[in-house]
Amino acid sequence: MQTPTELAAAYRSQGRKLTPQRQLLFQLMHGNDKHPTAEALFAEATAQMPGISLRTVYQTLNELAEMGELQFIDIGGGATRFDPNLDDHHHVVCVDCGQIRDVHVNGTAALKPVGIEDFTINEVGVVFQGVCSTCEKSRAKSHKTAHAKSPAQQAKISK
Amino acid sequence: MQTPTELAAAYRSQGRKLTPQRQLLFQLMHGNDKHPTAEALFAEATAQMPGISLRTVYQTLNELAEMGELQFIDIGGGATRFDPNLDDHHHVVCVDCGQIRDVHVNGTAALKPVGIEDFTINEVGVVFQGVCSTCEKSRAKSHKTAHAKSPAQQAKISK
DNA sequence: TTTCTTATTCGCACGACTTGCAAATTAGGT
DNA sequence: ACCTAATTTGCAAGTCGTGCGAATAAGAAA
Repeated sequence: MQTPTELAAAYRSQGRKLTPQRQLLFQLMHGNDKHPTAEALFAEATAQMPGISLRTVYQTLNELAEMGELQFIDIGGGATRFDPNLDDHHHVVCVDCGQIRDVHVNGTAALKPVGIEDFTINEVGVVFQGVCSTCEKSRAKSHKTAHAKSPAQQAKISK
Repeated sequence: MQTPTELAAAYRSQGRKLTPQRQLLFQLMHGNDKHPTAEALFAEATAQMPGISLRTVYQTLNELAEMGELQFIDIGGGATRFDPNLDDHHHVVCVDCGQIRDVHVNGTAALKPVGIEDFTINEVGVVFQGVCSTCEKSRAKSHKTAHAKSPAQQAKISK
């Protein structure tokens, strides 16, 4: 995703208006590598701009996606997450706490799908599932005690 | 996923009961490579067993997933899809009609994520996005006319 | 076969997430 | 300062999936 300033220019050049709500969201998303859900972003936005609507957050996120400024990530489990990172990258998911990490992957060019000559492939996405070190430790300490997880980050993979 | 007969045995050995609803769903899912949604499966089931509940379909699908007999596929865009194929495989999605095809991929072992030493990776999933030959043709004929798409198969990727 | 216990089914209400809509508001050009 | 189209909002509504309780049926036991 471009910088808030660049986006401002892009918006105007497309006849879109530059509202304070949009500017705030540009700031919150720029360089954000947390892969937030719309609700999470709404919470952050509300802290700085009480009264902003969740509807507006969804709308702006959709606009940015249409403009190719960010991607939607759906790894199954509730809400869609948003990723402003436009570099060639993939994702690693902790099946325990649900966190998603951006990761560069070597070897993707060598992937060879077999038997789909009738498809014109445009993109390839790779998702690694595993357990992060923090959750690994929690597991070691107690195999029975549920460790704290924020609802928003709760893993819902393979329910 | 195992055969309906094998599943029957597995169910009994686990103290689960073998109901006609479950048996029907075993049949409908066995060898099914359509990656149906729960609703789609419910429709098929209803044709052969009027009165079967959507709730039961969801429940049975969840059971089978818990037993490791099938996987959930979430490629973003509405409903979760179910995959009884337990072989090592990945998926190809037509961004136009939404169909999902199973595909074997060579080279996955050589994938090297960089910078996630703090993760213990357990699984890798690869998703190719492209356009199938059928949709490619539709596009060639008319760039403006929307071609027919069943709601259930409608692509909802990157809304 | 009849009985009994417990798993299942079913339907409805509810929860999470997202979008449609219409009225009120505002950005940005004239 | 004015105008007009774009935006923001709040609420209703839609989709997908689950919790719950009552009614039902599977499978073991007698």
